[in-house]
Amino acid sequence: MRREEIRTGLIRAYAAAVADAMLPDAPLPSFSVDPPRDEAHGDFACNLAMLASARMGLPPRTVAKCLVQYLSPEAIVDLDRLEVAGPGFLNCFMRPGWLAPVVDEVLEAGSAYGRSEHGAGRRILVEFVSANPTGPLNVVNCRAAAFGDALVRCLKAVGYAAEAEYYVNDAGGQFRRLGQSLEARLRERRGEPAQIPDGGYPGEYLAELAAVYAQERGYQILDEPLEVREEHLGRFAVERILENQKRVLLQFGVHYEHFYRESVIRAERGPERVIDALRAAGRTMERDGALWLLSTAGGDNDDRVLQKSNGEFTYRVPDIAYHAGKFDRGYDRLIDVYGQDHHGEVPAVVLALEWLGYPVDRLEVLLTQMIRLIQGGREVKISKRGGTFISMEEFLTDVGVDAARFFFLMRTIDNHMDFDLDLARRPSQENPVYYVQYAHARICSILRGQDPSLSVEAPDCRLLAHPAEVALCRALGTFPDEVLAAAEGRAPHRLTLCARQVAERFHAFYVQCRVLGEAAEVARARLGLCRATQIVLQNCLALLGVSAPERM
RNA sequence: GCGCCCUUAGCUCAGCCCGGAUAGAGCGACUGACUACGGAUCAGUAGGUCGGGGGUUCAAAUCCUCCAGGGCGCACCA
Repeated sequence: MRREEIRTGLIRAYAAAVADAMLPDAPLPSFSVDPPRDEAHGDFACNLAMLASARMGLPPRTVAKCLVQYLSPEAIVDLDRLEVAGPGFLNCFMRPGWLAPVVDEVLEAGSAYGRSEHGAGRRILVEFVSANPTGPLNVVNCRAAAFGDALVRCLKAVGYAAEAEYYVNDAGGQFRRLGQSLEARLRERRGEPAQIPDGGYPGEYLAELAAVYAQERGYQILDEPLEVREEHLGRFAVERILENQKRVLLQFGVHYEHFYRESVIRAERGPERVIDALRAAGRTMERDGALWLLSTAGGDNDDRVLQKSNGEFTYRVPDIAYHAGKFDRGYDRLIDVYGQDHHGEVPAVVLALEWLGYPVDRLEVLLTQMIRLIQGGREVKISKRGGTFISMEEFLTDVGVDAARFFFLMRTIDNHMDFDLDLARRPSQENPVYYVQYAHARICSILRGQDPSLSVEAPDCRLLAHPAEVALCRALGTFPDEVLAAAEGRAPHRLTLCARQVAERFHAFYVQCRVLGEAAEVARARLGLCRATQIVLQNCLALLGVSAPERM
C-alpha cells in the first residue's frame, strides 16, 4: 500500500536527481522502506541515501537531502512530511488516520487477508519428517513436522502450488530387518525360541503387532521360504506402522499431499539407472569389490559407497534416485527438511544430482537443530536403544496440539532448543499460546455482547485515533508482509511473533478503549477494529495450525 | 582428528541471509491497576563486555579471520 508508493516515489526522485546531474550517475541499490523500531522515527524509514552514498562518494545526508528535494509529495497519499535523520535515514511521517483503511481492507478480505499471488502458482515440493516406518513417531520428529506443515501453509497462502511429501523407506536393509523382527515376535508368540536379529527392532510395539497379525492371519506364513516371509511380514509391519504414523501426524494437524515409497523407486529400477548414469559420467570407481562415488572430487569429506560388495545398494542410491524423480516430476523448487544428524549425507546426494545434470540450485536443504528434552531440571536422553522413548502421540496427549505446535514454531529451526517437559505438561500462562488464544476469545466475547441494533456496515474507521487503536491498526497492517516473509524466508516462526504482537496490542486497546456502550459511531468503529483483529488472529493461527477458540 | 551447526538479559529465545539510529520479546523478579465489554489482562522498574581477540567500514550482534566452549555427524546402517 503506502510503502510501495514511497518506494516508487523515491526511485523516481533518484532518477530525476541523476538526470539533472544533481547526483552522480550510479546504479540504484536495493534498499528498504520499513517501519522503524522507534516510532519517533516516523511511520517508514528508508536507507536508500546511505546505500547510494558509498557508490556516489557523497555524504549520506547530502544524498538524502537531494532526494527529498526531488520527491513529489503528492504521489504519496497521506504523506505528512519527510525528514532526513541520523546518519542519513529518510523518515516518512504520515498524516493521522492514514492507517484507518487497514480495517476496511481486513474486513473486506476476511479469511483471504494476508494471502497473495506472489508465488504465481510455481510448484514447490516440501519433504519433511520422512521417518523410517519401523516404529512409532518420536517426539523429536515434532519439530520438523510442525515446521514443514506451517511452511507449506505459508507457501500456499502466498500463491505457490506447494505440496507436502513424506518419503517412506519401505525397502532395503532396514525393511528386511523389520520383517525379521516381526517374525521373531511371531515365533515367540507361538512358543518357539526366537531372537530379534542384530540391528533389528526390539520395541514392544512389534510384539503387539505380532499379536494382531496372528489373530488376523494365523501362523501359516512361518512355513514359507525366507524371502517370502521377510517381504510379507515386512510389508505388513510397514503398512500398519505407517498407518499409525499418518494418524498421529493428522492428530498433530500435519497434512501431506504425498507419501512416496522407496519400493516404487526400486520397482522402477531407479537405483540401477542412477548407478549407470554416474558410472557413465565417470564419477565412480570400483574399490574393494564395492562401487564408490568419487565425491571428494566435488568437495565432500569422503568418497561414498554406492553399491556394497555383496551387490546391495546403499541407502543413498535410492535417495539420489528419489530426488532425481522429484526434479523429473516438474517442480520448480524442492525443499528438504532434515535433522541436523543427517547433514553429513547431504553433500554426496547433491553432488550426485549435479553430476546427473539436475539443477541443484533449485534444491534447498533445511536442517533442523536438535531438541533437548528437560525434565526435573535434567536432560532426558532420547536414544533409540535403551533410552527413554517418548512417542509423538504420548507427547501430544501430554502437552496438547496447540501448545506443542506453537512452542515448536516459536523458534527458528537452526537453533538448538530446550523443551522443558514439566512446563509443557503443565499448561499455564507461561505458554504464550494461551495469551494469543485469550485475545481471540475475548474478542468473541465482545462480539457476542454487541447491540444487535447497531449496524455493522461501513464503520468510519477514521475515528480510530487513540494511540492504542493506531498501534493495533499498525500491527494488523503488517500481517501480509509477515506472511510473505515467513514463506520466502522459510521462517514460519515469524508468525508466532506476529500473533503475539497483535494479541498484545489488542489487550492494551481493550483496557484503554471501551467498545460496548460507547456512542454509536465510536462503538461501530471499535467493533470493526475488533472484528478485523479477530480475522487477523484467525488467519495467523491458521497458518501455524493452531486453533482459535471462541471460549476458553 | 576432519566437517557442519550453535553461543545475545537470571531462564527460553528474536534480530544475522541483505551491516545502519539508544540491541528487542516472553518467562522469572520487583512496584502498581478492577463498582463497566473475560484479571488467562494491563501499566511500570530492574536486568546486556551480543562467547573472546583481531580485521573490513563513515557505521558491525550482523561481513572476514583466529581462538574458546557446546551440539551433531564422520559405516560396504538408514
